[in-house]
Amino acid sequence: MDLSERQLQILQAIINDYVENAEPVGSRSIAKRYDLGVSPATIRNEMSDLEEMGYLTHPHTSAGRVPSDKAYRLYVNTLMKKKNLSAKDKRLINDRLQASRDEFDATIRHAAELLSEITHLTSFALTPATNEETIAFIRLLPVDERTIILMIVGESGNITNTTMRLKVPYTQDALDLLSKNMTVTYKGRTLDDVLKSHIIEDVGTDIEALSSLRGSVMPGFLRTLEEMLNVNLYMEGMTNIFNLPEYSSIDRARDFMQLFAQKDWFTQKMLQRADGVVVTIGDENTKMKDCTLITATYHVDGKLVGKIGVIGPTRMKYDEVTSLMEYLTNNLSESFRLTDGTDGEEKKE
Amino acid sequence: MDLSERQLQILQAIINDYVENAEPVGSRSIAKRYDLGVSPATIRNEMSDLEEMGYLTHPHTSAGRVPSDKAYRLYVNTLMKKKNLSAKDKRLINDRLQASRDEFDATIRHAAELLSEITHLTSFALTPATNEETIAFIRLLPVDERTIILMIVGESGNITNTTMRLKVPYTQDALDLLSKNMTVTYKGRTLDDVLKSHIIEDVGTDIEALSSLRGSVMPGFLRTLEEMLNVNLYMEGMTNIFNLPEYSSIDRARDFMQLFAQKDWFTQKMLQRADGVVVTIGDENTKMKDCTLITATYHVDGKLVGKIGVIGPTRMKYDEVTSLMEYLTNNLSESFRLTDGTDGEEKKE
DNA sequence: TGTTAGCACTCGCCTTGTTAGAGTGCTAAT
DNA sequence: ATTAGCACTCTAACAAGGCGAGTGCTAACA
Repeated sequence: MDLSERQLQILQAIINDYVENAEPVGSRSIAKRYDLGVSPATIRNEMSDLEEMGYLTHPHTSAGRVPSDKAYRLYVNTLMKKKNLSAKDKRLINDRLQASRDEFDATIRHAAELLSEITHLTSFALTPATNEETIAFIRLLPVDERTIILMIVGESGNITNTTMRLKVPYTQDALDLLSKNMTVTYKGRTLDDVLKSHIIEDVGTDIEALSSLRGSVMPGFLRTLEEMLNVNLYMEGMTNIFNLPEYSSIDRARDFMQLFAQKDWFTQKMLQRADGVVVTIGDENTKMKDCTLITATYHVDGKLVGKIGVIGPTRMKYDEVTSLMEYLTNNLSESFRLTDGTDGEEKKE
Repeated sequence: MDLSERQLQILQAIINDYVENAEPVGSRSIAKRYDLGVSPATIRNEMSDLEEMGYLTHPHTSAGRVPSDKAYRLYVNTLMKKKNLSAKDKRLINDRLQASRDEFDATIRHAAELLSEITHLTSFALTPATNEETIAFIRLLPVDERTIILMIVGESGNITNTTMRLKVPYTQDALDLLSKNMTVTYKGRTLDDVLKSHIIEDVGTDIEALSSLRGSVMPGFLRTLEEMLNVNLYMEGMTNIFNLPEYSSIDRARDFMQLFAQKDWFTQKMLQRADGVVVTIGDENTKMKDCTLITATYHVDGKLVGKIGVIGPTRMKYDEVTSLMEYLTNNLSESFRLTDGTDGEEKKE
C-alpha cells in the first residue's frame, strides 16, 4: 500500500512542477526536467498507479496530471523539508517588525503585511484572545464631581481603563468601597465568565450610596469587558490572489473574497484552530474547499494566544510558507514577552 | 447651447433605462417604453445631436447609446429629483442604527453596513477627524508606586486616557505640578499642533523631579495624541460589485479592489473632500476613473466631522443613493449630539 | 421646417467547422 | 520490468457564415 521510492520521487516532481507553473504536468516534461533515469512511458505507468491511489487527478483525457489534496497532504506530512528563509526576507522582517508591547495592534498588523508581501498570498492576523485572562483587581479613580475612571487590571498585566460620566455625584467612600467590593467579587475570574454571569450575580448592595453608584458603573463595566474580549482581525493582500491563475475566473475570485466579508464568522473559525503551525488543505476545510489555510500561533507572556495565517490556493509553496510563519511567530512571541517594566510603560488598547 | 425640453426628456429616458438594464439603449426601445409621442427616427436624430454635444457615447456603430459622465453630471445637477426612502428602508435604518455616543465605532460601522446593504454597492465610513479638536486640560492620576493614568480632555468633551508604567517612582507633588504644567502649555491648542510642535517646545523643567517625570511621560503622551488623531476606516460590501456587469471582467474587479488596499491613502483622500453630499463621477476622480464616489458628512456635537461614502460604477441610482445618504447622516448627526450627561456616561475610544 | 417611414449598412456575437498540439493508454518488443 | 511506437482523445485557437440589433441616410409627408 505504501508508495515506492520511485513513486515518491515522481510525485514530488509533479508537485514541484505544478506549484511552479500551475499547469497540468505531463510525463515527458517530468522525464526531461528531472533526472529520474526512466523514460516517459514508465513515468506514465507510475502516474496511472498514483492516480488510482488518489494522489493525482486528470482534468481531461489528454491533459497532464495535477496533484490532489491527498498528495499535498502527503507532501506536507512527510516529503516536505524545512526551508531556510532567504537573507532578504530575514532582513525585511527584522527591519519592519519593530515589535513592542506598547503597540500591539500595529505590530500585529505589520506581521500580517509582511506575511502577504513575502508569500504573495492573502494573510491575516488576530490580536490575542483574552477570554482566558483573569481579573487581578478593579479600581475606581475620582476625576471630578461627576466623572470617574474605571480601571481593570488583568493577571497577565493587562490594564484597561475607561472614563465614565455619572448621572449623579458620588462620594470617595462609596468609590473605595465599590472598588474593593468589585475586586473581591471578580478577582481570579475570567473576563468571559464575569461577563456571562453578571446578571445572576448579586454583589452585596446593602448600603444605599453604594447601590446607586454601582448601578451607574455596571453598564460601563460590562461594556468595557466586552471590548477587552474583542479580538481584532487584520487582513492584508486580498488582491494578491488576482495574480494567480486559479482565481482568473470571476466566480472563484468572488467566492474567495466573500469568505472574508463576514469577519466575525471568520474570526471565530480561526480562534477554534489548534495551536502551532496548522495546515488544512482543500476539502479539509469546511468552507473554502479549494483553498489551503495555514495558521500559526504567537504568545504573549507565554500565556495569551493570538494567531496569524495565510490563505491561498492549494497549490502553494508549503515549505517556504510554513517556515516563514514559524519564524514570524517565534519572533513575535519573543518580542511580546513581558519585560517587566524596563520598557517604561505599557498600554492595552 | 442649452438642451431642448425634448432632448432633456430623451436623455433622462436613456439614463433611466441604462441605469436599470446596464445595456446600451436604442431608439426603438425608448420610443416603446417612454411615451414621448415621437417616432424612433426622431429620437435617433436627437440622440445623434446629444452625442455630438458629449452627453452620449457609442460603444460601436450598431449598438445603442450609453450616457457619458457629462450626462450623469447634468442629471445629478439639474434633472434628478429627491427621492423618498421606502418605508422598508426607513424601518431598516431605524431598527439597526441604535446610535449612541458610547459606541462610536460600532455605530459608524453599522451605518456603513446599512449603506451597502440598501444600495448593493460598496460603502465605507470614517470615524470623526479630530485634528480640529483642542485640549481642555490634562491630568495625571496616581495608581500605584510605578503606575499612573494620563488623561487628556478635549474641549468638545472627548476624554481619552492611558495607563503608563514608569521606570522610576514619582511623587504626588511632581504629578500635580506636571499636570498643571502640561495643561497650561497645551490648553486651547489642537492635537495636531501639539503633536507636530512638541520637539521645539520647551516646557519649563527647572525642578529636578519634574524633569525626570516629564521625560517618562512625554513619549506616552505623544503616542496617545497620535492614537487620538487616528481615523478608523470601515469598509463594507466590497463583494457587492461582483454582481454588477461592469465588473464582470477580472481586470476591472481587481482595479476596484486595489483601490482599497491602501487604506491610508484612501482615508486621506476622503478626508480632503468637501462637506455635505458630494458626488464625483468618473473622470472627475483622480484614480478610479470609471467609478462614481459619493460622500456625505455627519457631525458630532455639530463640530467634529466624519464621513460616510458609497462607491460604485458611474451607472447608479443617484437619486436614491444621495437621498439615503442624506437621511443617514442627518440621523447620525442627531444621535451624536451631546446630550450633556443625561445618557449616564460617555466614552471615546 | 420638423417629423416620419423605409431601407441599406455596420458590427458584435454566436455557432459551426477545422486544425494543431499535447498527452495519454495500449501493445508489442526488448 | 522497461521502453518505443502509435492510435486516439480532447482542448484551445482560428476562421467563416448567419443573425439581430441598431444606426444613418434619404425621400416623402404634414
